[in-house]
Amino acid sequence: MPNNPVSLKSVVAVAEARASFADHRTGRNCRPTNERIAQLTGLSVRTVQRASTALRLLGVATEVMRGRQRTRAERYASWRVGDRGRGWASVWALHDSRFHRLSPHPEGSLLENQPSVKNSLTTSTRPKAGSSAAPRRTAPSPQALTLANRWICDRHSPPWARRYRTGAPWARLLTTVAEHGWTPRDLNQAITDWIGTGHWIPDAPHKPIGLLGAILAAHGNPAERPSALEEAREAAEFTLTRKRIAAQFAERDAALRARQAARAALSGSGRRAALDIARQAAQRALQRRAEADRLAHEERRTRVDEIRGIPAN
DNA sequence: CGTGGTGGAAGCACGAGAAA
DNA sequence: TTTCTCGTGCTTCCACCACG
Repeated sequence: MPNNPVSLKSVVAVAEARASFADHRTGRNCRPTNERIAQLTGLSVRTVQRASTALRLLGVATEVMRGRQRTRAERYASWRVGDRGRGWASVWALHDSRFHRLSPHPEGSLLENQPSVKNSLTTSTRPKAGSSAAPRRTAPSPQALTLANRWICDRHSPPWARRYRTGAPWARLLTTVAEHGWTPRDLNQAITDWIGTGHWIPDAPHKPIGLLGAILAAHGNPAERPSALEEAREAAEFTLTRKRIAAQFAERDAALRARQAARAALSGSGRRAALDIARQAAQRALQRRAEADRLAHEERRTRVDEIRGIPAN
């Protein structure tokens, strides 16, 4: 800030004062007036303005909304809720310093992987074992490496899990939990539990591996996987669902078999015999009814002839 | 080098006084 | 009586200067 210097002490004082007004978890909704901050810090309003500018330029604070005079409608609305202020102070959001790394060029960088200008690419002498050379580190276990690589690729993992391009830096830390069969879900559940117990995790932790180590240490026994209960509940629910579906299939098969049996019975010998008997009975009933009708007709005719005096044949 | 003060500017609303 | 102009209040930012 040329021609507008401000001391680190003042910047820190203003940052602390602003932080006391912001939401602790998100850093948002920081809206004190410059005069209020000046009262808290004992600095002048002008110095508070300079320090706020420094915070903005450092990338740790963003002025979300400039302070301004309220419009008449806004003032009426404010009066209804008991706020008689005439203006609105600026709204700030406090956050971490973000380092935005550019994505690699799809064709590859021209500045990387340059051929060495040295004539000889290997050293002529090799330090003997036991000398002052650094000891060789043991390679991380394949389990831990697999867990680390899966974790940094998991879409539920926090952004800082992708701080490093591979999971190798994380592997040594995850050796113990990998031996106990932890999954990326377990790691993320441990992080969620950590936040849920009142801890705060910055967007870009200074030492993410150390932070994860602290989270794992706080979790305690690595044999107790954080998501084991949840997975057991899901497995039980899955089993119940499969049983229910199997019962539905069995019920459907039974209904199918019953329908096929009923259809088969329609063309059976018993049904044919019964139908023949019924048909013969119906014919006999028909013949009896026709005979009865004929007799009744004969009787009526005889009676009519008697009344008319016609002698019977 | 760091702090504090001064003056100017922007944008909006309100109130008082002058003008139509 | 209505409309217009001007000063004031309130918040912010910025440049410049004096002082320890």
